[in-house]
Amino acid sequence: MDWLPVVKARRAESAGSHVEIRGWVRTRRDSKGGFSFLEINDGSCLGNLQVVVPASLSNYTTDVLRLSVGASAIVRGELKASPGKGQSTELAATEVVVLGLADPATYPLQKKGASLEFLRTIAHLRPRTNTFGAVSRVRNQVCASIHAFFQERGFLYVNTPIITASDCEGAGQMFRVTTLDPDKPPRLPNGTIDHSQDFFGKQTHLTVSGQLEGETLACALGRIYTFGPTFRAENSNTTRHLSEFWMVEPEVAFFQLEDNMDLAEAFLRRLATDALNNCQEDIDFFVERVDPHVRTTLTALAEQPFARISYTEAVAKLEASGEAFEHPVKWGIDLQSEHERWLTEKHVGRPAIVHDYPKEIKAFYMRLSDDGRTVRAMDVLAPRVGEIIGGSQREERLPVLEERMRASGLEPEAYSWYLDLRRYGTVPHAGFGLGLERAVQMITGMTNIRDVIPFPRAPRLADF
RNA sequence: UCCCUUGUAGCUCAGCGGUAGAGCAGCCGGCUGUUAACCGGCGGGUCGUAGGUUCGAAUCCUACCGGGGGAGCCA
Repeated sequence: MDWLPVVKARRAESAGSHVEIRGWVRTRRDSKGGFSFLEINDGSCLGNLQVVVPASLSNYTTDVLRLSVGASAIVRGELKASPGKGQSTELAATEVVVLGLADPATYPLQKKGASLEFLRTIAHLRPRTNTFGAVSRVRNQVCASIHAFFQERGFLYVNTPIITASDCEGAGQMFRVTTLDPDKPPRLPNGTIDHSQDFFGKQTHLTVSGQLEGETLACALGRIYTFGPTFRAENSNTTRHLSEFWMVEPEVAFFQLEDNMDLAEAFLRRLATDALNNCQEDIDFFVERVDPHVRTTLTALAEQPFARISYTEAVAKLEASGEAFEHPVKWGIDLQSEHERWLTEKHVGRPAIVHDYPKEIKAFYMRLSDDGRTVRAMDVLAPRVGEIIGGSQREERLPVLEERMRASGLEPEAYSWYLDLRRYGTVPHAGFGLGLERAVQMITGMTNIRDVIPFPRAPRLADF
């Protein structure tokens, strides 16, 4: 007798086979007509398998009638075409083995929906809900698509370090990594902490980006991508920030900004297309329960070209919009959330790539344009989610890069290995970073980023 | 970190100055090829915590703690 996942057992063509199902009870409905209905879910799909259990089973009263939401069981029997509505097959049980009961008086999940806020407090049981199951399957699809997309294009998957000694990677606050005793760290004569006695003999942190290391690999292997955990110690309390998140960072030698934009657009389009094709049932669920526009948005993402607009044009459009923005628009300012939202949601109504930003508001490594005022940066803005990709063509000219570092208050000496890439065989290159969780938000319509990762890490939040 | 908002039964919420409520869940009974099943009954709360105002506080005020939303930072 084959152990069949529910996703296969639910297909009409499986009717007639004798199978075994292993999973968790979602509901039980008793009929005095001499049987009970169980719905079993095993995570293989959103839908449950309806099991018809006859009261004639020897353990019907002792075991089956004690099954409640959350209990685990193995059921064997014959799959039949279902006469009822809502499913094409059902399992006529000949044997039910209870593995673990779930006391309904204390089990926190029930048939009726719980709020996302409450589910966050029970992150260990949250995967058993429809919503989180659907999110998990879509997240898995997105990860699979990421690898497929880059592998098909000849990109090498490379791994950059999680613990880094780069003192300042330029992207905000970092988490310190140390084995020193915080109560009595070794000190130098002048009273400051002696980091030479720390585990790595120097100060180290969790990475905020694999980009700089990624560039070294791209400047040898051509096209690479990293995909791993990333850490930001910013005190951000929003629906789109995490302290620990997953980031995809492709980096390509001989690419210019236009190539980079083409890549980013094809990449996001692929994520949308694969989700639409391979997660239909889950997307249906999001349309019904989370955001009725999810499918429309995804289809537009998959089919329509993104709008491309330079920062300078964007500012002109914003100034001419007649909107009363809380933060006034002026060339040189960083675009605020309200501006990005107006651009994507009202002005173009789809994802937009804003490119060529003023150098003052962007990082030192972005390539300076001939105008001397802007750098070859790009942000991909998605409706609702905001910035989903940030990237640039990198500054490959040594003197220009050194000058930009000094202007940013950085010591070029501290980045000697990074500068070596420009010193020896420099090439133009470009890359970007995609926040995995933001991509999953965009695809599922989930509004809070803490609901698209199993165990969210955020300020004051490191439970489980 | 700032602004707004919120904390009442296991869950979702109502009550907003006069003796704590509903739906769901749970327990008991009934009914049923059911599918967020249905019908009847029962149990269940130091109203986030600590102060204050008042004859009287879940309700008004203050502080603290937790949740949510928005802003900044960014992916």
